[in-house]
Amino acid sequence: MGMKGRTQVASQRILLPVSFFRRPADVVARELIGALVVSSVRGTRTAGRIVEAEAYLGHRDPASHGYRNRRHAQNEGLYGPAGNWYVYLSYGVHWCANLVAGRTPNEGAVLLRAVEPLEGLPAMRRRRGGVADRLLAAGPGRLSQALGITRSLDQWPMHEAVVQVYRGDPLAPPVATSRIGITRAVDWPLRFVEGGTRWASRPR
DNA sequence: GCGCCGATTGGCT
DNA sequence: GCCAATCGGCGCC
Repeated sequence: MGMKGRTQVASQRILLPVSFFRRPADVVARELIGALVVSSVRGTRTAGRIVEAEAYLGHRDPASHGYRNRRHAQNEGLYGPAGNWYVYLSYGVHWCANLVAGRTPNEGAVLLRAVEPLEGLPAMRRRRGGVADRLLAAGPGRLSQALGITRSLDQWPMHEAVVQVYRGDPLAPPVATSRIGITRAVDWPLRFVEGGTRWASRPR
C-alpha cells in the first residue's frame, strides 16, 4: 500500500453500528476507549478521542439514574434503544453525555468522562473559557461543554445525531477502576481509562 | 410546600 | 479542603 492508500485508510471513519451498543454496558465502555467523538453542533466541528468512560448498569445499579426502574421525565432516555444518547443535567449546572447500551430497556448506559482534544481546539477553548488545554474535556461536564453538548442531543440515535462516534483503537490497553463522584456501589470497577493518558479526569 | 440530595465544577481559604 | 451554583426528583409532612 502506497502513501496515498495509507492516508485514505487512516482517514476512513466508520460509524459505530447499533450492534456495537447492543452489549453489556461494561463491555461497551471498555471498547469505547480510543473511539472518536465528532461534534458538529451549530456548524462548528470539534472532535476528540475517548480516553475515559464509565458503565452504569441500569435497573440493578444503585448508582444509576434508572436504579429499580424508577422512571421520570429526565431519565426517559435510559429506556430507549441501544446507541441512543442520554444527556442529563448534573447538579443543575453541567450536561453529561451517555450512550445507551444493552438489549433491553434500562439495561445500561456509558457516561463519556473525558476525550483527548483532536480537532476544533479554538472552539473548545472558547466554549471552555480559556482554561488550560488539559482541562478542556477532562470530566463529563467539561467534555460536554467543549463539544457543545446540551439537552438537545438527548434521546437522539447516535448515527443520526449532530454528535457521532466512530471506530478507533486505544493507544494503550484500557485500565478498569472504581467510578468517580458516586456514593453508592463505589467499589464496582466500571470506569475505564486509556493507560498512560494525560487527558483523563481524576477523583477529588 | 419544603428541604435534601446528586454520575460536577470553579473559586477561594 | 470547603463551598456555592442551580435544577429536578424525591421523601416527608
